[in-house]
Amino acid sequence: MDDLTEMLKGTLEGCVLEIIGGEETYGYAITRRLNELGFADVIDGTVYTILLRLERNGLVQATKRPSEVGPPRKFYALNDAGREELGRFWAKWEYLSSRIDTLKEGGR
Amino acid sequence: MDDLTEMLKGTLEGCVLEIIGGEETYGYAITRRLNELGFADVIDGTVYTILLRLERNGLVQATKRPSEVGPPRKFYALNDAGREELGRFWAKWEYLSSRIDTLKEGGR
DNA sequence: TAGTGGTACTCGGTACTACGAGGTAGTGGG
DNA sequence: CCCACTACCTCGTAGTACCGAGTACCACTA
Repeated sequence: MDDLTEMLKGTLEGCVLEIIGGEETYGYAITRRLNELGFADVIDGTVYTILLRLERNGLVQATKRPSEVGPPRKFYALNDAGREELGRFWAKWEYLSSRIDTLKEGGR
Repeated sequence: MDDLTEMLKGTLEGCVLEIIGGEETYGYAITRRLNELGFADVIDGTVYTILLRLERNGLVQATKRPSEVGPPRKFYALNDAGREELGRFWAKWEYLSSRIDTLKEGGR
């Protein structure tokens, strides 16, 4: 697939929120998950940037826990604000994708 | 609807291409069309920057024609490169939206 | 014991895009 | 004459994903 970079703007953060909402997890695993899901070119640096932003904006709670196979992991969980933001994200996505599909179908 | 600015990045240009592909038209009318279609907060300045970019990148051909109700209009039509780019845009959109929907459905 | 590969996070800088605010101009009505 | 509507352009800003480099911990092997 071509470069999706620009199209991912504004949606990738929501995807990360959704993944965290599914289960408490950490950056490295989130990157792997995204790659599996078809976001093949998303790299770890991007994910960590998003995670720090989410933390700074008070949408997640982070907890550092030791790992048996490497350095400690920083686990993230959604808080109430994060769940609200996730809801807003999906509402925006629904809205946008319906508009785009309308346009594609001939836009009446 | 909340602010869609970030989510529009990478898709708005494709929407403009699609509109031009439907019929030869001009900036002011494209802005109105987008607003009607639900992209309510898109302003003319944004559309003009996109149109100039499309022209610079050789995806459209522009023709200035006089108007009877105001200043001359700059009409845009897709060329071959523009039609190819439009095809790539829809392919990317299909890809992205299917991935996002997969994630939303529980992401297996 | 030194090296390699996989795991895990952070930071500084870059490129691209949409937006905001302002300016220029033509037409016609009160 | 002033104002509204039409129509286009421009400069600066903010936000986001990406890139590159750095740091560090662990396990395995030569």
